[in-house]
Amino acid sequence: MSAPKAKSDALSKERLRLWLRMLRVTRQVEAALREKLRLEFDSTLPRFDVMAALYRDREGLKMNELSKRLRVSNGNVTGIVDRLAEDGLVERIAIEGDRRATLVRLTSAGCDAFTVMAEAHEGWVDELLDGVDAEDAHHIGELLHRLPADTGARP
Amino acid sequence: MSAPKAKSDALSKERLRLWLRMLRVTRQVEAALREKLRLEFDSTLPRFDVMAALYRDREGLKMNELSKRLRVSNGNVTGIVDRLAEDGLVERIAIEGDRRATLVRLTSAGCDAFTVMAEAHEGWVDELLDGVDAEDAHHIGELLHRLPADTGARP
DNA sequence: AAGAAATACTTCAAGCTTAAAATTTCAAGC
DNA sequence: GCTTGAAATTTTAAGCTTGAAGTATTTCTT
Repeated sequence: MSAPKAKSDALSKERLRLWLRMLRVTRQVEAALREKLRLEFDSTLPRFDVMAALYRDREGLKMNELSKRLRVSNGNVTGIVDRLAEDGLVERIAIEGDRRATLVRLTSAGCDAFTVMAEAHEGWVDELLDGVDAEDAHHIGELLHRLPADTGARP
Repeated sequence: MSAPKAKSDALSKERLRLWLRMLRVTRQVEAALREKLRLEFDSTLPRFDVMAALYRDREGLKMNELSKRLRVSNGNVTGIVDRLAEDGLVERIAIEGDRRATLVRLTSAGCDAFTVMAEAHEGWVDELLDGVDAEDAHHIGELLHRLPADTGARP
């Protein structure tokens, strides 16, 4: 009961190393983006994520769909949408025939604000991933895509 | 003023796609690890990270060094260490000659608890990164290492 | 049509996170 | 010795996040 796995242990260690590096890089980039959003737009990453989802589905999403899209808890979205609504970037719209649900939609102010932020965001990511050429990007993407964690289920 | 970057725009988009995928994978793995830690050890990822840092420097770290090691704000570490100390997994030790600083160290209970969690953690990561062989792991690691965000400064 | 189960949300408690302000202590300069 | 500034931590306010509990409302069953 002391040498159960000989060969796979090295692989396991290698994977652990990879995971720690992925985590470090991701956190670093996330921190940089968060700071940028805060300083330049007085906003946050979660707000940006919600707005991005709503920008993609311009006609609006139910809270339900929104939290599924973002893979985040229901209660979480409630708070973020609350604050976005306070700022007039988003609006809640009653749904005909189902008084339980509400549709959330970008206001036109929210839409304008998002397009500006999105462009800046793309630029920041571009800078932060400097040194990764198209081929690398594609390659890493492919490798990541193989992970069980990347079930991109996007209904 | 409408076509400032022609070639680099495609690259920028490719990098954005890569970033979004990295983010998705990382969050997914993180969520899985968080849930495992909660269910099996009634603990959290931040607690695990702190304990891992303290396990590595068995003689202890100053709050200062701890937050630098984890790349996390000072105030943040305060709270996590508070809770770990309440549970007897960690202890604060006065430093001779500098009453401002305190050394934080794993208790022997904390050390024992960590070794158990760490082994489980490695196993979980191994499962979550299933499909990545040693070569892939090494390769992705290399590519990530090139990023500016991976300045692994580890003093 | 009444009751039960499923849906869509919100609220709540606890913990994580940051930036900024406040505390306490140490180190230098005068 | 005093003062000024730097250093180590903690506190605070605000927001993010989760899982679980609570509220309506709708839909299914019988």
